[in-house]
Amino acid sequence: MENESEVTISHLSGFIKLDEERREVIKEVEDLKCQQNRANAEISAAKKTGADVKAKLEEMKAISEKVKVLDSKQSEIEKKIEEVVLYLPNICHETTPVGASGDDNVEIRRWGTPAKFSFEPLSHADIGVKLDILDFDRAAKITGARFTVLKGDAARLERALISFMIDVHTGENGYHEVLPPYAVNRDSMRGTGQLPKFEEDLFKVTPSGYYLIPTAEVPVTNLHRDEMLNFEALPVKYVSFTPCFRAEAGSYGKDMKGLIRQHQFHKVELVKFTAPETSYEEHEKLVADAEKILQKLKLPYRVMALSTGDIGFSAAKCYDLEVWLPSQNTYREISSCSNFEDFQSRRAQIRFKRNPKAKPELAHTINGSGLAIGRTLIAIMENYQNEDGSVTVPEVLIPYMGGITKIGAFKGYSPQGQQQQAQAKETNAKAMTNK
RNA sequence: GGAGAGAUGGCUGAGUGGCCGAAAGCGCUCGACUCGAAAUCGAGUUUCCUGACACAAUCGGGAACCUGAGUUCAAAUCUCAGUCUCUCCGCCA
Repeated sequence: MENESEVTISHLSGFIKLDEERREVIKEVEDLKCQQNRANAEISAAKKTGADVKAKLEEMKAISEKVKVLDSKQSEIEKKIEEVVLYLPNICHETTPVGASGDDNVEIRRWGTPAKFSFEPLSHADIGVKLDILDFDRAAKITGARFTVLKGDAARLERALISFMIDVHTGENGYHEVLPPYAVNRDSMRGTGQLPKFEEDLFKVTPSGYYLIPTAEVPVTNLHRDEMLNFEALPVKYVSFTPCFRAEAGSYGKDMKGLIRQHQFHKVELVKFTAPETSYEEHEKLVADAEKILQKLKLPYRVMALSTGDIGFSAAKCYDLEVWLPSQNTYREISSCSNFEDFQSRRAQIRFKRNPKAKPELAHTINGSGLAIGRTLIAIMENYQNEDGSVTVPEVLIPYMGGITKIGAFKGYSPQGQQQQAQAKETNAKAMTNK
């Protein structure tokens, strides 16, 4: 944190100097261009009368040279300014708690009570392997670490969650569904703030140079990049299901087991474009919309306000929803809901006019997970697990699961009997501890 | 993958070196007419940067006709490169 703020301060002092330089150059070059424009009128008038313009042309040639030099000087300065500006984080809202790290996040509220188990609850990874519905080994074989194959009822539950969440947000919460491309260009990544600073977190696709989206926020927010929104239409509300791809650079060793931290996961995302005066109200509503999913699934959670030390680069204010995970005996992030104010809008030029004659204003953008699918799957597996190793299907999902009420073992082909292997491993482990 | 056509304001679309921020039409805003509306008539209608000003209003200057570079005293217009769109052929979920 300290290093980061030092960098920022040195950036800022340089920025002021650059800004002054830029204005000076502009004044100089525009005076010359003004002369050029006047001369243009003279020359074209003189040509009609047949007057001699040789001397004038010579004079203008010299000015033209000067203009060229100054023009390139100006664009050089502007490039430097852009570099500084693009690396500056957003300014936090006054209600964002001040702190140094995630330890300073403030709990806002809790919902639900964690269930007490009459047995030792397993982790979702253990449950998944036992039922042979989460296949980590084969995912590692076909791709690598941090990928997972979902099988049988896990795959179906994943699908059920996607449909369920979208249905709630479109049907009850008034969002409009969009399904965007999963790869975007550089301009889009810059618009929402992933680039240029977080290049190493992204998967880049060759040869196009496109980037795989780390969240639907990127394509959906950029839907209205360089656009003038209709004031009457605000707030514009979208819900979007997409896969998300994250390189997870610098997170080696963290959450290696299970589905918590993956290179590829699914997410249903909520995105809003609002007028500045209503953005905080709309932010609260968006959080409530995301919470509703957890409530319908009857999963205990808490709402955390992220401190200035933990909040993301682009956000002014951010709430995390954290769901209860029995195996970890703690709450883990399942949704992140941020108000970016005009940070993204400024980069992406997302504007609106209050009336046809009014000046354009920057919109505010807000988004949040509603929810991360993989982590919801985890929470269901862990919170709804039974002693016999099965998992009860939450009531609201039963229609989406073809009427089944319990998730059981994968009944498909499994040549090496992963389930048996897992059991063998477990008995061995027990035998070892008994000795 | 091969061949061709194109990219101009909110939209349609003219413009092939200066008099073009850009014709015309549509749309939109305001006004007249009308009891009201339609029709008609009149006026207006892009954005960004910069300067003057305490701010706003306003006024001055500059820039922008897909993007970038070049030719030229001067580029929407000419040259080169790129991006995107469309049509035809091939291939394909």
